[in-house]
Amino acid sequence: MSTSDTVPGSNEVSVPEVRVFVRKRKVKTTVEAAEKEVKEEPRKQKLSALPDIEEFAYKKGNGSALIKMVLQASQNLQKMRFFVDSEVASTIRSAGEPPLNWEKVLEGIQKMRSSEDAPVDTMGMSQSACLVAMQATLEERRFAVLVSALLSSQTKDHVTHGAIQHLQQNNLLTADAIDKADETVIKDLIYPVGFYTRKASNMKKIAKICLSKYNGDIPSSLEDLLSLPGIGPKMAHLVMNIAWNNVQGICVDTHVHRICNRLGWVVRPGTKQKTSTPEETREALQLWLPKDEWVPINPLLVGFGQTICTPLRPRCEMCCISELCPSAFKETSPASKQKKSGRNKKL
DNA sequence: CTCCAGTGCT
DNA sequence: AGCACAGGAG
Repeated sequence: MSTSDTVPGSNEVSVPEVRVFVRKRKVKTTVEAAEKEVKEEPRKQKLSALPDIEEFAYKKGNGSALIKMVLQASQNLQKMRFFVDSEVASTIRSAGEPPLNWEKVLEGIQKMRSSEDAPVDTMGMSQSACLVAMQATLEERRFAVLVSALLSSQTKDHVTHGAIQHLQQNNLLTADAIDKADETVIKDLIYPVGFYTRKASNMKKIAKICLSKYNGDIPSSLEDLLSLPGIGPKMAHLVMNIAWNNVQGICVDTHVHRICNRLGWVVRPGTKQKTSTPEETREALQLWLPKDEWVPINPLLVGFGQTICTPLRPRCEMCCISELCPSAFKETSPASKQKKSGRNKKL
């Protein structure tokens, strides 16, 4: 099962190290308590053997929650660092308490993102979509931001940009104009953004709502934005951020969702399990992440998720925070999941 | 072929 | 929880 012969994080650490596993029952309620315990009996802990550790590491879910501690340090125990897998992380820290080393993790990702030329393909709305509408009134600009958000889901940035340009060239970037325009015309102008038919229809509905309820402007509250057709949590927070400069919450897309879970940064409330939806992730993340990071966390993790921490086969070997990541080297094997045996081909 | 990514509808 | 939407990428 554990296919690789790599112990997570081992190849990144150059100094001599000792890996230690402590059973759940021995772990105190806090990291500090566990740390103290290890300090008091360092010799005993050193007896653990590497193969056993790897065995344990891959055996989650059978009740033996483990805390994996790597004593990385040369002379004294002062430089001891902890590596906690996500299951245990939720056991030993209550919801809302910042995860261990999150600042180091963030710094590491920032470093990778600056050196790596990630084609920050934000799949969200980049500045380009906003710039088009820059020479308009504030209200028009806000409306353009809303439309950009609507169009940008499931769509590459340059495609969204093109669609916005087409709309602008036809003076179709105001609620009034869109309300009067033919839906088919809008559809053709925004093609080929993802789901263009549905989006054209939603644009018409949104324009009508903006006219009738908001005087042609866009809603200024999260709740009202969410009530618009085609605007879900992700885009609603994005629009609040950009159009109103009002940070009501973190804009969580699947990259943020996936990476936060891999890092053990979020857990389902009341459980020790991963969050299962972006909304759960947003709520869990907002419990502890300082508000200064609420906006930058999205582009940071999106770029990271596109280049290194990819959905399939994450590039843990080139990730400089793999030693801090409880999921490092655990999803590298593509042949680890076989579920499709029932149907081969239907004729 | 499978996987992907927000929203909405069952 | 699963699917539709409309395609792109591997």
